[in-house]
Amino acid sequence: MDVGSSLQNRVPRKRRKMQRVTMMDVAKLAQVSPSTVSLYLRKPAAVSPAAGQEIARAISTLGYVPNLVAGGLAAASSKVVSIIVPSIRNAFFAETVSTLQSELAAEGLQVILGHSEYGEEQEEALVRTALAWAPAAVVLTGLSHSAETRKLLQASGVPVVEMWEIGGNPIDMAVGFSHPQVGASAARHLLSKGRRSLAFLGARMQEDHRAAKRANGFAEEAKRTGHATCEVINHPGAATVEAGSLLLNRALQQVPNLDAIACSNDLIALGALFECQRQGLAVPDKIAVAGFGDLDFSASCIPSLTTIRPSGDLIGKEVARLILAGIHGAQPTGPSRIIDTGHVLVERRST
Amino acid sequence: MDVGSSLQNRVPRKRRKMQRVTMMDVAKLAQVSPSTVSLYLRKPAAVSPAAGQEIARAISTLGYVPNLVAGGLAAASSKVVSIIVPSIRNAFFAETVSTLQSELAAEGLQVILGHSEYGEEQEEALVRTALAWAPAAVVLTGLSHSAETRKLLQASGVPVVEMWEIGGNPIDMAVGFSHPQVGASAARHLLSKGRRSLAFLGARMQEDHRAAKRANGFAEEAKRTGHATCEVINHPGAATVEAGSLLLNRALQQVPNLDAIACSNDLIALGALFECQRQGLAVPDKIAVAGFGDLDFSASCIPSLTTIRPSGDLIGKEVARLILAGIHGAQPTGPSRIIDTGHVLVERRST
DNA sequence: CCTGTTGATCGTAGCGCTATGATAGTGAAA
DNA sequence: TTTCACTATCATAGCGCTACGATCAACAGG
Repeated sequence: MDVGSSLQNRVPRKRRKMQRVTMMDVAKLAQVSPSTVSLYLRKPAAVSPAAGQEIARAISTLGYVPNLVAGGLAAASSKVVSIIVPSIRNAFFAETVSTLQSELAAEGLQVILGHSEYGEEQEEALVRTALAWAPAAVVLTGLSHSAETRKLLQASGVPVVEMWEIGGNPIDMAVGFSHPQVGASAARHLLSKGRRSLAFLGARMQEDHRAAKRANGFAEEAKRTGHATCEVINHPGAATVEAGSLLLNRALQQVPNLDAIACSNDLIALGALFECQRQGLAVPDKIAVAGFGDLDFSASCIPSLTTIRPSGDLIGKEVARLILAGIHGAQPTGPSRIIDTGHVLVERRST
Repeated sequence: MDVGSSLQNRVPRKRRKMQRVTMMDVAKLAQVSPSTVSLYLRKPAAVSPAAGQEIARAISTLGYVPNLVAGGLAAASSKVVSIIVPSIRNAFFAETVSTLQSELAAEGLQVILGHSEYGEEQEEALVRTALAWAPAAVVLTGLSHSAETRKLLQASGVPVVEMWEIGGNPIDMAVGFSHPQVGASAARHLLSKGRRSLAFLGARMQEDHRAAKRANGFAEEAKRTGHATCEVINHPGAATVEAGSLLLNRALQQVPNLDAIACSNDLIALGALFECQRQGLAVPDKIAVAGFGDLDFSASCIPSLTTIRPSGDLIGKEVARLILAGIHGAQPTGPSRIIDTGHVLVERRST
């Protein structure tokens, strides 16, 4: 043997001997090989009923919980979907994430959540760590991303779904609606009510590209018709009720004879509504108010709010559908990779 | 070619030869061993500056992204924290999850999100899959869980934080406030304003134990003082503005001379406020309205809403602090494992 | 010159599972 | 009988990384 450094004697230095129940334990108890247990867990139909019963019994008596980390490593793709939204505090995204989570959980997929806070660098960092999980899919919000983000995702080969916006060039798949069209719908509605001095009230539009696109669509449609004026007013902070009050006041200052406003968010519209009430401006007689989002309170406030419903639920469902279809083999190509969930204008008392 | 069983020739059947960049590739390029790269990634200070620079250069030229799945398997604990809330659509939890996610992300931890929808069985299933990820910690909402859930968590040895409620017996750690005390605060406030015919309007209290506890605290405080009546009214559906309108009407029917209401949620309070306005009931002259949550609109509505602020932000921060302290070694024991974030009554115009 | 100490680096055995063939076992077709 | 096709089961090589202990170089103290 080896003289000199005589300590070659390999002590099998065991690491923390976790007493975790493994698939091996289940296999032993069920008198089958680990492979069969694994197979049973993945495709129960592929093992004989007898063996299946034994395995099921063993699993329950041992209280076995499969280790998804190990599974993910071996399978080179883990059962997680990474979702990146600007902010979960935003009711729009909360709705979509909620639906998406439920749909994916039903298929055994976990959701990893990240917030970009409307920052492309933050988003890039999130995408980077997301990819470190070898996820089954990555879901992003909107179509605007840093070049590096696009590169990372494309190179990874992971399915990508961009949601809440269509009308651009998606990395892979997209589910959403056209924001300029939403703006245009709002403008057409207000014009159809005979309004001519319009303002669009938005928040954080320097970062929130989708809100900015709604504003553009609104302004362009207003101008296209020729005989209306339109001012776009931005609040640099978040879209809140408070911001709505401030924005309404600024609109009243800047736009003579203001007779209609459209807001990038129902919260802003609600703030505007309150401010009108405070100032004794009759809605809709003096000023018509339209919102976006159809949030919880929009049908119940006074007056009830005309708004545009983007159906965050539907977006969540469709995103889930695309992801699951991809996992189950059927890879759609062509236009079916872009889904337009549309928008609905809900006319109520405020216009 | 293969005659008979002459094919014993062990072809090293390689699996999908993923061309993923691995730590090995980085090590080769940087002329160090994989161990050193791993060490550098985990504790940069432990490798020499020269080697560190080489490694950093190699990482960036190769565009290496560490595989967290492999890391999690090897380390027997992954860098994820599983958070289970009743619903992310609820602004309270959205706020906490948002803060928590940001705090944890800053330390390289990912957040896996699950929704129990106020169901104990659902929660149990979520906990089960959560544990399958060998998470660094599990965060639950409230102190009420199935016996099996408690058992699973206790057996796993994973740090557990229960949030948004204290006053019971936590599995491990808890961050939140006392809901009965919130109810009592609201009652005392209304009583101090001379109100004597009270009602508590809540939603989904058969499932939302915390709302039910606020209701109890309110009713008991009201009765304790002797000279006030109190009715608790429940809406079986979700807490929405719409529900607030319905509940107010039921309260008006059931409680003669109703002069004050407390709501389990600001959305309900807002609905009640709107309904009062519709019916021409002056707030606070005829009816005082108090809410819970201090949501976005509460300071801006008409009249501005007296409410109780639970500070979901603070809860998120404290939960993050506990988790990070646990990871960084310092295991607090005793009372420091239960943190009371308190509540603040914000008096405004509605009472 | 030896010993001990310290700091940096390395070699390698797993972590628990899945994917890939291989291997038995069965019956039908030739 | 032999051959082939098909099913059920198994053995085992990784997946990419971390943790453990070993190793090595440099240097101080005796």
